[in-house]
Amino acid sequence: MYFSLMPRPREFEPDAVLNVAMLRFWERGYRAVSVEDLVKATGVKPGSLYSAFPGGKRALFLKSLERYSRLVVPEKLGELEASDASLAEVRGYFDGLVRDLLSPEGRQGCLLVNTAIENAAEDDEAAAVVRGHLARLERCMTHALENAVRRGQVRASLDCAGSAKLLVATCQGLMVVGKANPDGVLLRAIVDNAFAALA
Amino acid sequence: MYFSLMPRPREFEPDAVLNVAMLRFWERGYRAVSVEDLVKATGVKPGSLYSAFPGGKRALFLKSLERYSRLVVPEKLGELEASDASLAEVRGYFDGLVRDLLSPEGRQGCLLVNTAIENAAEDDEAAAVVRGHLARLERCMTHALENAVRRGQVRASLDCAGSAKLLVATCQGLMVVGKANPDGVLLRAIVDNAFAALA
DNA sequence: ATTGTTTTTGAATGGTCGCTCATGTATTTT
DNA sequence: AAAATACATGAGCGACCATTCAAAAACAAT
Repeated sequence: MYFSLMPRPREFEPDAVLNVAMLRFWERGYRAVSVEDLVKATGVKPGSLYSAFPGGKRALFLKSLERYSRLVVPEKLGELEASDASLAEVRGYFDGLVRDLLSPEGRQGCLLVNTAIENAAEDDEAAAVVRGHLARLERCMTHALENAVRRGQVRASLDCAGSAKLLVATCQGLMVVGKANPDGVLLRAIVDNAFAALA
Repeated sequence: MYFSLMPRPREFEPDAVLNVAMLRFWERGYRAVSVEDLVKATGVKPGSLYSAFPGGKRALFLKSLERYSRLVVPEKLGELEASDASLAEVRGYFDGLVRDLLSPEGRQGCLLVNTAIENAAEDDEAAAVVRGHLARLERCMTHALENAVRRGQVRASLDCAGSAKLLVATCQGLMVVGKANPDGVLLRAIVDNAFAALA
């Protein structure tokens, strides 16, 4: 009996290519990034790209969204996803957001927010990833607020679930404002006022 | 002496063309709209389009932003820009926003929010229009909140300027959330919680 | 009717888009 | 060495992009 023969091995790392794609989509948006851009940025020729990522540009985009959710988002959330997170972690998340929006590298905002605006209306799969992200944010913020109530960090009468929904919307809004007007005084005022309502 | 001779008159209304362009950019975004789309939608041939709007597609886009600010925004703001506006008008604006996001025609969100995300980073002129819009929103919300304090509709200790900044961010966030997840229960919960903080 | 001026027309421009495919190459088995 | 397999290469596909332009047409004054 014959065993399958070993083919020529890949000369590039698909994950590295996907990472480049993610970064490009993140900073320029889906439509603004061409496959040729990716070919130039990775050195991987079109044929190899398409055989490594069946479905072409859009598949690469959807995989970029997933990669972003899996690698970038947890880093931004930090300890906010820990089961003992409370008010400090929520505040830390917002402060990190503001810091990012004011730094030269962070002005691209959030890939998932950008996707909500650019693609959600015309791409259900992309919209679903965004919805998943929003639900995840809401979930861990609700949990953190519940801990905060328990520890007396916020008023006991706080509607944790509702406040979490508002905080999620607030951080999306923060990113829209920050993208058009990266003004630290303004952004910090927004965050301060959002948290003043919780105490 | 000779007077200038009369040329052939225009057969289309530039404002009507601009209106079509605005609507397209609004619902699909700048990159997603091609000049050919506009030619088909208006019946105005490329040559005429380019001679009526020097600067081509981008000029048409910038003029669309201005038209949106001048015609659509005041309609959405309604009485919020009146000098005697107070809490009810702020609430009315948010309720209108939610109503729009839930209606089939309003799912496109706000052209200026979409522009903040899609174009602000790479187009300073577009970003400036967006910043102007945000400042306008903040100004009339601050004014309305001051009236609300005077009338005892909100607590006297309210930081009107700060709360207005937060409300502006909140309505941007509302549009991001609504675009990915047009869920009336969720959107209304966000608005309710935003206003609970003012009382 | 002729002339001067501006508009309309739509074919054509050169470029870029996402994507495919024939050909050559590297690797491991027989 | 030869065969089998998957990969790398990059020229090339048709479609579409924003934009231009030469020619024809419409108007008012002469």
